[in-house]
Amino acid sequence: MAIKAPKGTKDVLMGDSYKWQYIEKKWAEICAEYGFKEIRTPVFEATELFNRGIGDTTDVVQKEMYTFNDMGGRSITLKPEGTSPAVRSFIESNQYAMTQPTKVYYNTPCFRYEKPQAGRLREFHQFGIENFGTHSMLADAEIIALGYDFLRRMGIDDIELHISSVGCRNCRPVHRTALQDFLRPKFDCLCDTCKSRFDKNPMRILDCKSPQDKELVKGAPMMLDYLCDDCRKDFEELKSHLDAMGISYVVDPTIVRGLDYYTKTAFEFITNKIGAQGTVCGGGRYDHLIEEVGGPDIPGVGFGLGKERLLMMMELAGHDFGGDLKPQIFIAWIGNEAREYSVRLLHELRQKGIRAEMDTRERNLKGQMKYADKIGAEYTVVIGDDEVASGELTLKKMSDSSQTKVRKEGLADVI
RNA sequence: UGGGUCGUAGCUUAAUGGUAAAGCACCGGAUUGUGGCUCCGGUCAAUGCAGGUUCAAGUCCUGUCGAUCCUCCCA
Repeated sequence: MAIKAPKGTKDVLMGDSYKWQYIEKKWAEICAEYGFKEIRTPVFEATELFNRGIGDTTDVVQKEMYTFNDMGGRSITLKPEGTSPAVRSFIESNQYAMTQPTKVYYNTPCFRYEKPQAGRLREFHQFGIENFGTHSMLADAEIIALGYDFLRRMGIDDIELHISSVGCRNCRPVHRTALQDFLRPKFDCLCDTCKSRFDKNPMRILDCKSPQDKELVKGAPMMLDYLCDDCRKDFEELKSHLDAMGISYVVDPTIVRGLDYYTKTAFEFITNKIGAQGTVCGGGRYDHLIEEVGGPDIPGVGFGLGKERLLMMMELAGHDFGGDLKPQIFIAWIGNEAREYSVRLLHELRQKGIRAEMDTRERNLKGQMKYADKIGAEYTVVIGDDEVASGELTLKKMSDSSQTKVRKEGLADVI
């Protein structure tokens, strides 16, 4: 029996890897332009980090983490998201003692044990940025702007930015109580999942897909109407910053982050083009996460962006990824002497930085030419006894079959 | 956590319950040292796996595994 890749994982094959390289390069570029520096953190962390950071009542922590004990008896978890590890690193390296804010970006695999479907894998890949060290909405706006700009540069314009505020420690409990009071009389009519959400996360009920629940929820108190003065002021400021940059958005009170650490700003870039998993990029502010994980009382804001979903969008839009580089020259040979000569020539050209190729399957000449055509070689040269003796080579341009004579020594210059 | 769809050659797809086909790809030849186009030839499957119904199963039934999509959750 052949062994298959584990459920929910995907190989990036030769026909696609250049697309990944393309977006990774562009991602690093835009982050540098916006003043973010890369951090790389381990693929696994102490389980405790996520229990405390993401929140141990969340779905992610309760049923989606790849957790195991290592041979030293430590509980280890493959990172299910990028923010908590970035925060851990920020604290551990005492970065908060340096000039603030700290602006970082990352590019990392993440792991969640879920049922795979379109745009949802067990191992998926995220770009992300974080800004640690400021309460100002300028930071939130900057992060959203980077996401917006990046998506546009990747050729994606049919995507909506949804923004909201999930409030803070002061106003969220007030809204929560109001919402529960509103729903309590209708509790028995709610769907089963919403019943279970009533205590745990009543805000989620507002987002229920069930038609009956949608009806029941009409007129329910919305978080946005319960924001305290500070949160309201911040939300207004954020919108004004976005307006200033000409970034259009939809205020969407139903967007609710599934990770506990969010406060105030919550946003998603949403599409309906790539299946049910429409959130290509999502994030927000987390004013207490750093403290929660054992660091100082420093706020942060950031987002995660799904690379697989991004790629789906780009492919749909027919984005030009450039493609792999083709060989500049293919060296075909006839006879043993010419073979050694060709090996030498091949190596010399490569040492000069020329993309030179040669058949490694001992094909006959016709086969070698066919192969040269298949791999898209720009030029070919055939080495036989005559060429070995004279050093006079015939260079053939594959696109129009034109031929030019060239000395072996001058070959690199012609290509 | 539920639910839908689909598993035939390396790939894409055929086959009213009756001998498992074709195209692409790959290898060789026509054209002994020159690719693409054309023509000719060749290699490649016990139809995911296990049972069952039947004279006969790729086709019908049950189970199972895998893929995929939706619910859910999020990137």
